[in-house]
Amino acid sequence: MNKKATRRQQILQAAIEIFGRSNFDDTSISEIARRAGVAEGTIYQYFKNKQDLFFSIPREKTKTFSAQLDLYLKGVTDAREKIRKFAWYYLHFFRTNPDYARSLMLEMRVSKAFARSGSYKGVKRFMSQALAILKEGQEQGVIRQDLDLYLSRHLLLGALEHVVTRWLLKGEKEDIMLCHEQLSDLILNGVAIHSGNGSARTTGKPIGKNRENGPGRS
Amino acid sequence: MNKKATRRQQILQAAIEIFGRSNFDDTSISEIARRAGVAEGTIYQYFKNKQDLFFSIPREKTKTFSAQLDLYLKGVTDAREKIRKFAWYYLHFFRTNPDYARSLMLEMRVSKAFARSGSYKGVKRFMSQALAILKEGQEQGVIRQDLDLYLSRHLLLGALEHVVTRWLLKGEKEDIMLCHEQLSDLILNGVAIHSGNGSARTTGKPIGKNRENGPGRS
Amino acid sequence: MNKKATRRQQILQAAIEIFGRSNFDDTSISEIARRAGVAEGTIYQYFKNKQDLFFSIPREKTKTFSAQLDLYLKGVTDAREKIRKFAWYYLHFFRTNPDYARSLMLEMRVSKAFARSGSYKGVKRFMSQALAILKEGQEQGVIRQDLDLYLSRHLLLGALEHVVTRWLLKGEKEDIMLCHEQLSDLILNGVAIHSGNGSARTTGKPIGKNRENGPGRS
Amino acid sequence: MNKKATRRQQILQAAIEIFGRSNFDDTSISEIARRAGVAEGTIYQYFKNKQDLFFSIPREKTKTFSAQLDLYLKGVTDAREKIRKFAWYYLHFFRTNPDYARSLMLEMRVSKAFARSGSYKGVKRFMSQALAILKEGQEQGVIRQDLDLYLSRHLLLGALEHVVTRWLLKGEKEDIMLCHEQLSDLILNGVAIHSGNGSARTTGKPIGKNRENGPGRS
DNA sequence: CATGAATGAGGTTTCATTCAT
DNA sequence: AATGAATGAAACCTCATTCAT
Repeated sequence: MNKKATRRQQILQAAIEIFGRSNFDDTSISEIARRAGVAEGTIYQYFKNKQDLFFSIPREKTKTFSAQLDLYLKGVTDAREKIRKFAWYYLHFFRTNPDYARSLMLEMRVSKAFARSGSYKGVKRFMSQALAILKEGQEQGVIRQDLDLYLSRHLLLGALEHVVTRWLLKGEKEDIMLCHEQLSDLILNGVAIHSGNGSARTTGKPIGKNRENGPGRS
Repeated sequence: MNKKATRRQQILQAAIEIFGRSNFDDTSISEIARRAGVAEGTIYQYFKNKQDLFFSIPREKTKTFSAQLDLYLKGVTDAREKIRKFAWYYLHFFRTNPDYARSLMLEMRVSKAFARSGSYKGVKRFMSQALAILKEGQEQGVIRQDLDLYLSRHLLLGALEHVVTRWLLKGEKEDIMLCHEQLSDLILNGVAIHSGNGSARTTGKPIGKNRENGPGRS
Repeated sequence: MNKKATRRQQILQAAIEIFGRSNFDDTSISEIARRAGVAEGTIYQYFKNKQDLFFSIPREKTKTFSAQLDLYLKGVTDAREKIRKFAWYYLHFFRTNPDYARSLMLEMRVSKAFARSGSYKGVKRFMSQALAILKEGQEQGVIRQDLDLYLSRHLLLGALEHVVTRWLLKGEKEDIMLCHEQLSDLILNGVAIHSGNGSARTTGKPIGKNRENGPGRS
Repeated sequence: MNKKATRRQQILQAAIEIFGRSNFDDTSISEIARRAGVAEGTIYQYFKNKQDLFFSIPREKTKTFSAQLDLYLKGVTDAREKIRKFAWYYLHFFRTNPDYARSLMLEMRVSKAFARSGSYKGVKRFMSQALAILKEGQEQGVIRQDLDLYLSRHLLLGALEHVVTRWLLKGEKEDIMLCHEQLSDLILNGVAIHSGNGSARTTGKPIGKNRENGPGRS
């Protein structure tokens, strides 16, 4: 009944921690069982096999992620602001869940098996959310309409993934949140200088002399 | 002596192909030996162990990559053009080397062991090249100086990696080169609309009517 | 009380079906429990363990078999006719109980553990019946007295077992009853040609006259 | 080269002994390896898996069996004598190879998997030999022509298998060869008394005269 | 240099059985 | 009586690596 769900969570939590310490192949079921405080066999009453256990992690986590993301975006109207919030929450989430981050970013995200598995559904859900924001921005007229939405999403997610991935590979030493504003800025405005705009910045601080030229934006 | 180099290449080439078909753990030395037409033991006369063989792949490949990249950039002066060329060559290279691409993008790029290994040197070399271009752009005044160079590089490489990774995961069906121009454009100009700029586009075609409207768009 | 017997039968019936589908080791208690519509633990309230359950099958079945056999033999006087009836019923029984037949003929019959178990009692009972018929035949003077009774039984049972075993191994496709008359004939008269008898009987023609001809056998 | 064949035999011999002590499932590879004096992994260089090793046993043994059988039958002309020799050799062979006998008679002979495997070929070869003898007997006019050859073979093999099987199940205590003559006799002449023949031969007395007495049987 | 036979550690998974509810 | 969650032992098989030839 309720106990069963609890036991499942107990195993899943152990799996997140242990899988997060090394990779799928180097992680043993016995280690996870020990961590969860159950017998090895017990794991197989809740999960079909090792891979099922592994892929069950994002099944749970992406649900939480997407739900929280929706909450954070609620009330924000300007799509550019939504993108900033999106980026912020993305970084924040992985900083808060480093074990999960390692599994997701360094293994599942690049796994064909994962992409083909049912657990990928949650990731697709999240990717739709990203796309929706960009689309909304186009409708609002604040996001470029001359470019493919999917490509724009590549930029957004690619930049975020890259930042998180490098952070993980380097041992999670720095505070990844520090780059949040500049990164949002970059995504929104690109790397090149363009005359006369202040793009979608919201912090109010001048980005540079360029903006002084420009007319002032909302 | 020359024969030795040949034999080594023979094994390396087999390794690229076999490692490229599945991942490190699911690839066996015997398979590679069979492919290379040598005995298993022979591999251990040219490479310390399986991981050494695996990591030796980028050691060779990144050298070629960087050298070629230099050639392609030679003669181009505008840093924005260099970035376009960089993006073009990046996509072009991985399309031309799909076996290697799979190993590099889906495994090594996210491997701590690789990041700590000596073979990572080649990747660093390449990353310096990216940074150098951005720096040059700043000096030329065509790349934003208000933002961290490293962060800009995250944007550039993240977008490219993301595109290539998705392409690989989806089975390399589409022609990845098609997105080259729009992607460069996005990297240079971001996703948001900004008034009155001439950005870094070089194709001459208008990106969209938005720009024609001029400044006042909110 | 009556319910208890019912529940037991319910499990036993499930066991016959499931054990009959594959062998002892490849059959799981959970499968049987599922088939019987009870929990796994329930099985252990009616049977000591898996082997006890398995061996309980012949305990029930041989009882029925022997009782039915007695009925079929009742009224038949000529031992040779009894042997024919015996063969007929033997084949008939296994054709009617293929699940049980597979377990008994392909597993229990060749199992030392079964031979040592208490459940073997039923089989012995049946073997006595076979011996009794042969003995009766000797007393009647219709069965050879120069040969060991046990060896004669080997011939009788061996031929029958062999026919049934081959039939089971080949997927129970043919109608095993078709060979009944010829097989009885063979058992009674052997494979070699011998002068002046009516060995090749196939129907209800009297067999008695042969004996009248020549009692004098070595 | 030759060493490889030797090593294979070494493992096979150990397998015969260990498999012969208990059944397939209760026998472990490690036990066989220990007995053979090799590492567990070595076994898998010569045999695909446990079942392959198991089924390889009859692959070798049936070859020897059939070859030897041919030798023993050479020179014997009367088909009935051949049957006697067949029975004698059958019993002799299994008495000489009790370990193998246990595996073959108590496991493989009743295994569907074995019947479907390639190793069954040897058994079929042997069964053809039996059939050939019976056919030859029919052509000689010494074996009944009114009955199905295959059924006659059932009688022959069934009786022999049954004798051997019971002997194995009872611990191989008696001398199985003792029953050889009577058994052959039974197979040739059946259990029933028939007039005017000398069915119950037990020694070297000519069997030919019987036929003289009564020529044509149906 | 090349070979490939031999090694043996190590992990996933199954499943009969128990026992608290 | 009935349940079914929990157990944990046990074994097959793979494969990187070595080393004698």
